[in-house]
Amino acid sequence: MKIKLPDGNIKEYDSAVTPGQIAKEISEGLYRNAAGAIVNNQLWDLERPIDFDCELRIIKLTDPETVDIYRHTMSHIMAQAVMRVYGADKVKFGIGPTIENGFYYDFDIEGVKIAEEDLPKIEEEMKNIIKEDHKIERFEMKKAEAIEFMKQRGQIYKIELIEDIPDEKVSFYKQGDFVDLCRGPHLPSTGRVKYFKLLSVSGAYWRGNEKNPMLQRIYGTAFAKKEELDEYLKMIEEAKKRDHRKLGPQLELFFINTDVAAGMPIFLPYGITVLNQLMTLSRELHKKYGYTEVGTPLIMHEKLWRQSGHWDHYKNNMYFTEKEDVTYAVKPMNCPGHMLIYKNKPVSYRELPMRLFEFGRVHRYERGGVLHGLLRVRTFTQDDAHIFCREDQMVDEVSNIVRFINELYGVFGFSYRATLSTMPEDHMGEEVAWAKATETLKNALEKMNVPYEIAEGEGAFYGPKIDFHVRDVLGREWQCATVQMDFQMPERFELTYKDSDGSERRPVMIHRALYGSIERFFGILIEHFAGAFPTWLAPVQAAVLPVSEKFIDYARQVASKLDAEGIRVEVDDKNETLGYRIRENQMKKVPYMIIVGEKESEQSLISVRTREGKDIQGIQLDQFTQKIKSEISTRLIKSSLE
RNA sequence: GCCAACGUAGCUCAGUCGGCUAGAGCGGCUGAUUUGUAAUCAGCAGGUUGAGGGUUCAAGUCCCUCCGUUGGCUCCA
Repeated sequence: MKIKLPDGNIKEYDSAVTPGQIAKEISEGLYRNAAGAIVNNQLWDLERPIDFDCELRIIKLTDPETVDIYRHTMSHIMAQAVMRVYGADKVKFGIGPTIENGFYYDFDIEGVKIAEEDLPKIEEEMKNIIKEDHKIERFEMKKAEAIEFMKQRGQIYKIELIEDIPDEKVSFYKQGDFVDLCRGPHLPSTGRVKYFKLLSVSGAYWRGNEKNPMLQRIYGTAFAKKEELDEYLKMIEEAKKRDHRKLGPQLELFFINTDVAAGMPIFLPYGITVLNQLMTLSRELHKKYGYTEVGTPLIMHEKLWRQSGHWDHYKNNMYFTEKEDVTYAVKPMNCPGHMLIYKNKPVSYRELPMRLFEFGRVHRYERGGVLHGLLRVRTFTQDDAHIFCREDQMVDEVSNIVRFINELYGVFGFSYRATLSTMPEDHMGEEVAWAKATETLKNALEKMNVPYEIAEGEGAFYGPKIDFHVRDVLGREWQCATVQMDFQMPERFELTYKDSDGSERRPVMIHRALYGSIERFFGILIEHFAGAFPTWLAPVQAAVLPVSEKFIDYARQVASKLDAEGIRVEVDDKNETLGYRIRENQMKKVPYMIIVGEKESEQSLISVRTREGKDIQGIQLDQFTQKIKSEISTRLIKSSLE
């Protein structure tokens, strides 16, 4: 058989050969560093024989492709350690896959509850296993044998997994006293990767189903290099420091009274200032992209929600209120309200596309355990719009939305990743219509040169959708914008328009939100900027600090001039030293501090200290005003005085 | 909702084996100081130890129930 190497060389063999042997033939050095191979685009064990023609590439521990291999091996090492610590007869193993940034393993341990304090001793045992450097060997078994094998060991979850595998044979990996059902591949031995850390413990249902028993999950991470691990741990620390739940109350943006309004943030003056800026930007752009703003009631008669289908499909997440024997629903979505607006008068094809936009405050009941600061709440404001159009306008409409998103996210310096979700098993409407709508979304994405991934079967029950995930400064992703085709609403509400030939036709409806939830987007921004908002968003844009009491009058004059120019300014004339007040405003992350004392007041000048610590002495107030005004109106992210 | 950990002053935290009147720093208030680029000094106030129940001569500490928070599971903006 022939094996083609990346440099184009072809090696011929009479009998099965392992990537390890091939590596050795090329050079000892390569063999020493080899961690696995890629065989016909598939990850492969270093010591697993190949007996077919293929293309082969040896990969080293530090190659990006190897990440999943060594993390997976690390999850086995952890499982082995847990087995040793708690006893082989007590531990039943669930699954132990790699995930983004790490791995986990689920265990069912008889009579033991693992706490975070137990992690160090598991880590110790893992270090032992690494030091012992066990060879990791792959072997196969027929399914029936494998089930018997696991039965003897009392591994009930593994038996269930084996039963679900369609192949006749299943593969196992053995390292010392530990054997696990596993697809692999793995490193050649346990001593090959050293840099890891166990991060947290949590509960997780077997196979993610809450009817199944709950297993104990341990999360961990591993890297090929120490620096990479350190960097990742530092990133976690940094994320903790930026946590909007900490910064929000600290910067007086919002707080949550969990006693009377869990999941319903209360916004303070500074927080509302930021939200208003976000809404102003949104309104500007909605106007530019041809939307009309509307407003619909917070509570409406139950019959509207029966007609829309929410009663059947969404009732568990809705709040209700009652008066004089009539039940009203607090809106969880804005679509039914917009339906009423569309139906308010007959629509001509000339009026399409009709783009209705609303800052719609919605309430959705979420279970207590999922609430999380501003990111997961029970009430929020959507920048919601519904576009009604003819079928032939759909590609243009979706393209228009993509342009809108590019401009909106560009303001914050966010890049994004798009996913196209297709028809789920449980869906409404005909498959032909689904295929057509999905095709439309694809065309629009391709027309706009937006790369995307397909999420098979992840669409809403009423239509396919595109989700946009923004990537923040720490590389974390947040799902924000969503564009959904809806086949159900126009049917349920019998929407029509009069076409050019006089016939009544049904419009297509697109549902979309760009920030998603304004409050949630705010939360993301707090973490993205670590509370140091760009000047246009900052609650206080400039603080004027008189050097001493004598210069308070001059400070007030300066402030009132800035205020007259529309700049959000505060005078800090607190009876404290200048150093103290600088520190305080620095911690409030005010972009500019204006310091005025004897020099400045005598010559009608100001001195400016930027948030970045830059100090500019004795400049004209007008000069500063012009700079900051243009920085604000162009919504610059970086200070223009840097 | 489920699993685990946690809940002490506005914030961050201490409080030993159950044992005197629950402490500190920051913040707040009052006064002194009049300050030139990241914390001036002094004094004062501030607590139903998340709520309720139990064990005990005695509970912040031990037990039970509830509420909430955090990390996950499920769902999603």
